[in-house]
Amino acid sequence: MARLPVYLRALTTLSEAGTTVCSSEDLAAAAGVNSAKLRKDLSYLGSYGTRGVGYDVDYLRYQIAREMGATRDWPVVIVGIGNLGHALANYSGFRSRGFRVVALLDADGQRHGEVVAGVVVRPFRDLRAIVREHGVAIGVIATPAASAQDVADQMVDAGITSILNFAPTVLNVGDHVAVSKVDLSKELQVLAYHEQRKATQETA
Amino acid sequence: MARLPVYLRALTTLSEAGTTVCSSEDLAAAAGVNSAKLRKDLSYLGSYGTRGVGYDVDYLRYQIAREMGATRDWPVVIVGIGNLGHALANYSGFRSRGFRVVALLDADGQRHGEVVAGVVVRPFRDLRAIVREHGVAIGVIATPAASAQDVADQMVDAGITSILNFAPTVLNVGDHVAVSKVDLSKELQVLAYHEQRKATQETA
DNA sequence: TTCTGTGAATTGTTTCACAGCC
DNA sequence: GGCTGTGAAACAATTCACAGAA
Repeated sequence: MARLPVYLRALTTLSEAGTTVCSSEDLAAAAGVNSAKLRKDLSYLGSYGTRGVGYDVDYLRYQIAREMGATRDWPVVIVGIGNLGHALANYSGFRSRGFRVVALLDADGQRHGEVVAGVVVRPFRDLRAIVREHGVAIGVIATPAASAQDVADQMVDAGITSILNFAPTVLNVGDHVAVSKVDLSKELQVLAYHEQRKATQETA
Repeated sequence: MARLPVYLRALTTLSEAGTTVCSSEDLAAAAGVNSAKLRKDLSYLGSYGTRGVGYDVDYLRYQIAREMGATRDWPVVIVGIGNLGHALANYSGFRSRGFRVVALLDADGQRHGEVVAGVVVRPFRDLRAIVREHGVAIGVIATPAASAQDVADQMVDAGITSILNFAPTVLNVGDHVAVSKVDLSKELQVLAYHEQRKATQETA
């Protein structure tokens, strides 16, 4: 379920604030959802709350983390070390959530040897060896759109089964490969769409 | 509708490839959706296709762009010029989709005066003046979680009505303000979740 | 009494399937 | 004949509302 990460983050915030027990109402407010939805979501994982009391913050946090696979460490490779690749390599949210960047790859020889966030940039052709060595299952694509499909093909070929794509293209991969797409400007366009609607409605 | 930006991008790709007319099937494939869904989505905008023929690529592209407010220029401010702020300021996808970064703001005096992507970094307290001067309606938050709510409050106060939030917090704002949230690690966590499920199902 | 867990009702979205136009 | 536009059907998500445990 796509909301589990949100709940996990909300629980971490509550825990850091010293809260040990919370109601579905409290947690829902912290996560920005409706409390009934939260309870239904959590009920799919099992019965981790206590009626009349609420949820034990740390216990629930552990259960969600386990369900999500966040209790183990996931090695990740990032391909394409431009502006975005730099930002991703430096992004502390990955490390703190159990993702370890084991390699930065770029096809451009100019970048090889550069050290970003303590990791050296290596040639893209090393992909297969790195995947094998570290048992990498997840790859991140931060290249321009033109190279994204090729990178994806080679990732799949090297044995990667989950891809996070930041390039503005639809990737074609086999059914056994999971692809998530993050489009930095899409969200901005949706906001502009709403602004536009506001503007045209005022005029009407 | 959240899929319009995707259609717009697919149409641009088709147009650049020299395609002048396409069927709903073609466009759906390029956008990565089902053709019936695409037709239903487009029918909400009006009847821009021709039965038995298909859609005129450039004409449809213009109509979608108009509906989305992408035919005009949107001035945008980015607050928080860390790694992510740098990447966003340099991101060419904003400019090419009608967004113009009119100011980069940071509370940290160390960064003031630094030039990123041709724009100078200014103090956060200049926000109000900049919003007024350029008629900014959309703000981007790329600060740490701790300062995000404060930045959002001041944005709203300065007259901004749409916020794109990259900080890992739920923002509380009035109903008249639209907030979109992009969480870089959430998608990665969802992928890890799927990997986790694959792994546990194999064991079972 | 409080607050979870969950059937039932509601609301929204996606897909089907075909009438109607080119 | 081919393809759009769109009711109707199927499906999925959300919310309501309350029984039942602590």
